[in-house]
Amino acid sequence: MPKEVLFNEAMVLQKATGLFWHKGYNGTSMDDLTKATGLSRSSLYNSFGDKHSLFMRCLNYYLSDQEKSLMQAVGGTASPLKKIKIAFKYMVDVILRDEKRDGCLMINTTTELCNVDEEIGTLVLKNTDAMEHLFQQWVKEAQQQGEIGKTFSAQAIGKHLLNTYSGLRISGQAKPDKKSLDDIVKVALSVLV
Amino acid sequence: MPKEVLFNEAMVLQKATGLFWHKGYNGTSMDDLTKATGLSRSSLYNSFGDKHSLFMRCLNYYLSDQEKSLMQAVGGTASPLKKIKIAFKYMVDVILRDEKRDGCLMINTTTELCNVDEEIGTLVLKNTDAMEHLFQQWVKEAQQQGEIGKTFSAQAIGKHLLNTYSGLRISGQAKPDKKSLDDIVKVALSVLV
DNA sequence: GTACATTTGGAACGACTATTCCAAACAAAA
DNA sequence: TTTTGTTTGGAATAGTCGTTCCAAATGTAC
Repeated sequence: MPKEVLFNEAMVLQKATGLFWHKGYNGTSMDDLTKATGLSRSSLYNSFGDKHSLFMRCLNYYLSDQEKSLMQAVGGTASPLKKIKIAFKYMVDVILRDEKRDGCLMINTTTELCNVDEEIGTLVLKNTDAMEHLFQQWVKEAQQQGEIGKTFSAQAIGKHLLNTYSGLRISGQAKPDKKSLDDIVKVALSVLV
Repeated sequence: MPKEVLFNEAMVLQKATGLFWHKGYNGTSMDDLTKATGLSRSSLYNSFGDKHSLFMRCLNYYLSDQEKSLMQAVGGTASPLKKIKIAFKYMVDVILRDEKRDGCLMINTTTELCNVDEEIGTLVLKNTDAMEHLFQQWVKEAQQQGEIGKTFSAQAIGKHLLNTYSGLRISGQAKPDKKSLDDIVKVALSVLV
């Protein structure tokens, strides 16, 4: 029987993700990754393939982690409108807690690699659609329950909400100021009437 | 007297900017830059300093160019509200014309370097403030002329508009779809009543 | 304890990185 | 035409890049 793997895979992914998040894909070297994870080159290659494969694993790790957190944040309420409001409050909180100003790994990856890496491009698209769908679902339910009007379609409002979220990550990275972000959310969500 | 410089500086900056724009700062090598500009290593270093200095020059070149284009787009009207609407129509056009999906160099730079490069960080902040101020000025004038209401402050609406623009660049990079972008603009600008 | 299958550390690889250096090319002034 | 000061191309530098390789270490089954 083979020797067992000594490291905790989730731990390694967490460390690697943190590094890619902070320095970007091109800004992170395999040497950085060995130092951060504590694994040797061979272990890293043996367990996760090359740099690109490891990065893909990290992206998926990040996404499932983010989704889990968001769902937990909005889990307390049944009202779809409240879910939306809580989600944005939560996002602003997350942004303001991001002291290193690393932003959102998904958005960072979009701007860095979307146009030069097809595999990344499709992952980005898939995630965008998923996020859009999530918002649209909430809006649809809120409209059905009469919490918000039907002046605009759930599709359009959902896209606007995702767009506002993406904007918040950029705005927060450029200038992490609570009042600014709160203002943005206040105005952007004022369409939900 | 010295030998004269043979190349056109603006042309070199344009080529270099295009490369940084497409591949990012860390993704672009000095070798790439010599090939794209046609200059030799020594000429590049002699005329623009090191890679970082050249990049800063490119960023400023890009910004002044973008500002010029935007101002030209909105130059046709005197109404501040129309200026805002035209600006967003123009932005959507620009995004849809961006076939390579390179996005906005300023936003790409924000996500790539803002958190690891102080000099970039201050430039990003400066530009953010300038853009914010531009939108706020238009909103303020529109409010004074009664084109839009005073439910929200010009500051808040201006921030929201800039945030929407940043979001559009991300949304457009992830999924460059005219209907989606139009929907976003329609909903986001519906707060201007 | 021995055989086996896998992981591990570390050396080694060639390619590429940003940058420097120098001699040759060159245009204008003397 | 000679001098002068700068630009130019290309070689050279030292370092880092992602990746591969191999011998040693190690845990399990017999």
